[in-house]
Amino acid sequence: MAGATAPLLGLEKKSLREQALSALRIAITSGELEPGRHLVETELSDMLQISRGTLREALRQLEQEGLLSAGPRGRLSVRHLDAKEIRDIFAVRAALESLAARTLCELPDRVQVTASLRTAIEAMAAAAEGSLEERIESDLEFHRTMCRLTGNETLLHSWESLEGSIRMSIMFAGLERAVSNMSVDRHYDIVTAIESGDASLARQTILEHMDGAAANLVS
Amino acid sequence: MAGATAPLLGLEKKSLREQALSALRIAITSGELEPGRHLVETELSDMLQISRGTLREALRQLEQEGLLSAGPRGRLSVRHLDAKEIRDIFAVRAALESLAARTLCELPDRVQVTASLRTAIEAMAAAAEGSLEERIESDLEFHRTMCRLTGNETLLHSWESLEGSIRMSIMFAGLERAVSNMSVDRHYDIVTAIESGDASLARQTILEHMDGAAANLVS
DNA sequence: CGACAGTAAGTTGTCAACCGTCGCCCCGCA
DNA sequence: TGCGGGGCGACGGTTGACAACTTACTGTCG
Repeated sequence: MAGATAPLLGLEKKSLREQALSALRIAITSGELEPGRHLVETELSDMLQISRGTLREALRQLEQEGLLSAGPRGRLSVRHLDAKEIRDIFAVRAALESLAARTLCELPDRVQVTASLRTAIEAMAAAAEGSLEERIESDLEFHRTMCRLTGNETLLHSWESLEGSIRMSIMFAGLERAVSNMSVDRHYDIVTAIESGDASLARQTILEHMDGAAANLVS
Repeated sequence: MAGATAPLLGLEKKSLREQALSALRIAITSGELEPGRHLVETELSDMLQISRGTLREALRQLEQEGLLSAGPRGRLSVRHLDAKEIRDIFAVRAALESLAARTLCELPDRVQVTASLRTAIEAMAAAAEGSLEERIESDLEFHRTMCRLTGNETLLHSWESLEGSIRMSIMFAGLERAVSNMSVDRHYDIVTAIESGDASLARQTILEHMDGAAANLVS
């Protein structure tokens, strides 16, 4: 009893709810749980070896993140995205990230900021030879970092709420198509724009980046 | 609140969890639960007459909406906003709503859209003589409608996730200060900008509106 | 008188079992 | 063929319990 019960998925640090959250997020954004699939609470709680109550808390959160959609009578299923929704998600993402870029432009210590961002890009470059998953991961990390560096917690939080949907978009479109959005050069453009301190240039760069990305995914 | 058994004609549409959610949202944004106040699960579940499990689901959601902040070991308390956070919230809000305005500008059937918005403004004008709460309500309804009319569900959802924080900002700053942001004229400006179809004008109008609003709240 | 160990109370995380209800499917009966 | 039930799956919600951990209190001893 005191010893660990059956090995969950190798996660052993946070609350069970958060572990379940991660596990489900991964299962969904990796396609292990196909879009449209109906989720049965007892089935999942059994699978994850957690109680229904704990699971339900996690499910509620996933629902709010937009990974799950609620049908009649509370039946949850994995959300299915169509092309329009992907464009919509990327439009919101663009709005958030352009705010991030503009904010960073106005920061007094832009030097440190751009340094951090360059580090993130280097991580992307390093991952360029790695698996598709790694490339996607490092790309998202760059954009998340951009939001984090603004120091605007609300912005970061909003972006993270969208992250699940972004990942679903990527999965929906297919990983191959997604990686074509991860040119190192185009990300350097963003950083140089921020470095220049020209807010409207930075904004424009992001908008184009996202526009291209969305178009690429739903082409 | 005492939703005891009133089966006949029962239009009890929402689940207990959602009812609790509303009740708590109201309690917080009305100041009944002061910022910083530590919430005890058993106390609340007792107060709301729901079980701890159901309550916890609601709390998780409020936490994600930014109304509650988690302390060490999961202890929740009512979030406390400072001036910077309010500015940050309004910066994100501005980004979202300026996307909404730009989107509406590009819609083919702008006429219907602006008609709906004018109706919303009229509701504000009608509420101008009413209580402070009514004025705030109708103001938020206008902005929410703007997001809804874009047809971008993700945008609407992101805005609604922010709504709680917006309400807390208003409460924090004091209702009197908040109502000064609700000039009917300034809202007409937004609609006319959208009507003109000039996306960058619409964007600019929103940004100024929000900038002024935030400045007003934290002056 | 003050420090310290030990205990008691408070709170969250998690679980298991249970009930009532709703909707769906299938089956039997007319 | 069609309709009424019965059964079953699944969800919303509840109860009661227990472990782990904090915090506060208290009594004892130096």
